[in-house]
Amino acid sequence: MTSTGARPTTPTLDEVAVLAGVSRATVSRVINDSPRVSPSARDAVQAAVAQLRYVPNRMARSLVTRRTDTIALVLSETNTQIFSDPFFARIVRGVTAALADTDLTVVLLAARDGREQEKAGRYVRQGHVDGVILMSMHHDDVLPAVLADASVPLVLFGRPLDGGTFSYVDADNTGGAAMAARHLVEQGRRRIGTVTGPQDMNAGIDRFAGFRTALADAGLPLPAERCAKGDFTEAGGARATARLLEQAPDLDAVFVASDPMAVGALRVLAESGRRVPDDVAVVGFDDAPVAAESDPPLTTVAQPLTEMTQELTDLLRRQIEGSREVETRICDTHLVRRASA
Amino acid sequence: MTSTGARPTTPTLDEVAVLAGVSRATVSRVINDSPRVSPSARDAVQAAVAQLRYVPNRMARSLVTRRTDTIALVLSETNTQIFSDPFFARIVRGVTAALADTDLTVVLLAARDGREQEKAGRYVRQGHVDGVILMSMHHDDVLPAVLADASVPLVLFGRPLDGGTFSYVDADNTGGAAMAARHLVEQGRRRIGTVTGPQDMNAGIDRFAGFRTALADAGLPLPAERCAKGDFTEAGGARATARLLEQAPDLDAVFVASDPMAVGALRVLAESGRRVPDDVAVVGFDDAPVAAESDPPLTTVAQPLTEMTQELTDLLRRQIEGSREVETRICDTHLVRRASA
DNA sequence: TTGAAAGCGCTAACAG
DNA sequence: CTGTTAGCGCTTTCAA
Repeated sequence: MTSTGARPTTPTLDEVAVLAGVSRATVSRVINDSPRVSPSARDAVQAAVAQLRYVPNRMARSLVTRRTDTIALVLSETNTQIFSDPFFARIVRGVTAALADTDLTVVLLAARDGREQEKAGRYVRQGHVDGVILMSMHHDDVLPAVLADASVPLVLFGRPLDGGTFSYVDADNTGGAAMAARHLVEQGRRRIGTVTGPQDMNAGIDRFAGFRTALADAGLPLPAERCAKGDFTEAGGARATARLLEQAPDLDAVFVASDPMAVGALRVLAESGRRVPDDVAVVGFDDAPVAAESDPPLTTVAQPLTEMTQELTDLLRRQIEGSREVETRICDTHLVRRASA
Repeated sequence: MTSTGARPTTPTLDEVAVLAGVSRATVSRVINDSPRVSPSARDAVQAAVAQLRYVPNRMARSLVTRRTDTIALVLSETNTQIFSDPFFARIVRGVTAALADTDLTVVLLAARDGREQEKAGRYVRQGHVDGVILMSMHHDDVLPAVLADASVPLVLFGRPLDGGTFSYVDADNTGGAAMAARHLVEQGRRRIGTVTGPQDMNAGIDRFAGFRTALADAGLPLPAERCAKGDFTEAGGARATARLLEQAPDLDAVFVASDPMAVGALRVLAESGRRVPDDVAVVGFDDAPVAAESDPPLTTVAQPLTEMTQELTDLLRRQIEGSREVETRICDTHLVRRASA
């Protein structure tokens, strides 16, 4: 029991090889599940691995394979609020789930200001990851260009404002919003208003555009007082909704451009002593229980989270495999009618 | 302009050396800011680096230095809700901020179920990071043991239930809660209730214990109907508060054991037609604007976020430097009285 | 101050 | 099926 403070040196491939009585190459083959290994050799190696509690050194492996089996999910968002947004949490969950039974690991990189973005960019360019999924809603983000320039496989979540040069996955925001508008019209609503998202993000722009166009197609007016600008946050949604009720008390339906905003909107509507809209439509992921029961009744333009994150990882993996093509995926949304209270 | 599709091979140290007319060793010295380099050599190297847009290969470097200059912040939490909790977002921000002007990069690892925890553990043990900060509120988490066993430098955020074996940083939950209770007593409150945190987490246990003890010391009773158990979430806080008002309508003050719960609690209190407590105290980080203005007035047991995350990273770095000691830090809290409406 | 040389631990031809 | 042989790109003595 000579317990010197000697740091237990990590076992290497060679030590395993010696213990198993084979060559390093054979050990390597076993580690990498090569079929070209005899059962006996495999057993011997596995026993040695277990006994030594051997763990391969990824740095050494990556140095030669040029792969890290890791991808980065970069959250490039200045607004701290948004970082704790359930929206981001869902993407993270979707992506990790999509990669659950692969040998790829996802690491999250928070890049909230210029310095952090630079750090993240450096991290990626130094070869720590095989590819990047970037969530950035702002057009002035330099990360896409930097990464593309370093020829790091890259896929964006959400169509960039200056689309065309990057691969991305997005939901059909325009179509979904139009669908919601048509739904409200079909319910007999005529004085429909909206809580929009920020108009400097595609998600906000497209949802407003689809909504507006559908109303116009239905021959319904959309005066300015029936529009209130939100910022995709719950608090912003609440504020915008309050403003909306103030400006246009006669609304008979409202389209809320995002899920977190809807939480705030529903609260304000519920609290409101004033006459409230009979119908509300919301954009959100299909797994988001925006409101299990709500009054007024709620309809969701459901974005397929699983499908989107699956496409995201598929695209990225294809880029990693060597594809140089810019690919884009617009995922369909569908309407979900929630139970009315 | 012979633009073959040939992948632009990343420049290596040698190429820089050749272009600069020096040896690889000299380039390495320049890269690593060694003082033992002549100005002329340094200039030549830097020029070559710039021209080639050379970026060191971290795998190669790590293979020899045994360091990655990366630490992992592991979010080991089963509950998805909690992942988008502002609480976690704050820690992430604090830790990245504490490391902002270091050359350490933080990667986040989401470990929400057994499989992901295993993946995270593997990632860490394979040598991708120099150390780990673990946020895990559950005692059945195996990650601490696994990582410690692999002798990976590790610091926990929050005292573990089975404390003693791991280094950790925590706020003075007991003292803070007692302080809050005394404050309420000093304000003349006599029928004080509480919305507690979960009683299977130290944060919940300690806050309740500190509160209860302080009331007892003041000779005030704490009947069961003045206690409602929350789960640290906003929704849970709202539910617990509603229950509390039901059970003990005569409360004249309430102690809410966490910041997110307080948001829900305040909402319920505001909406409540019933008589509501005159005074509310809450536990939260000192940067959290729980409620800028509120009625009833609000007092916060402020936990020093910056100090805590700084201690966290300091401790971890010391572990990385080779310290084998288990160190713990309990950070003091202070009362912040918010403006009353 | 600089360069030559020896690896870090692993994978990947290439023989056998 | 298995072993031998080269490196991957970088840091780091050790001499010069």
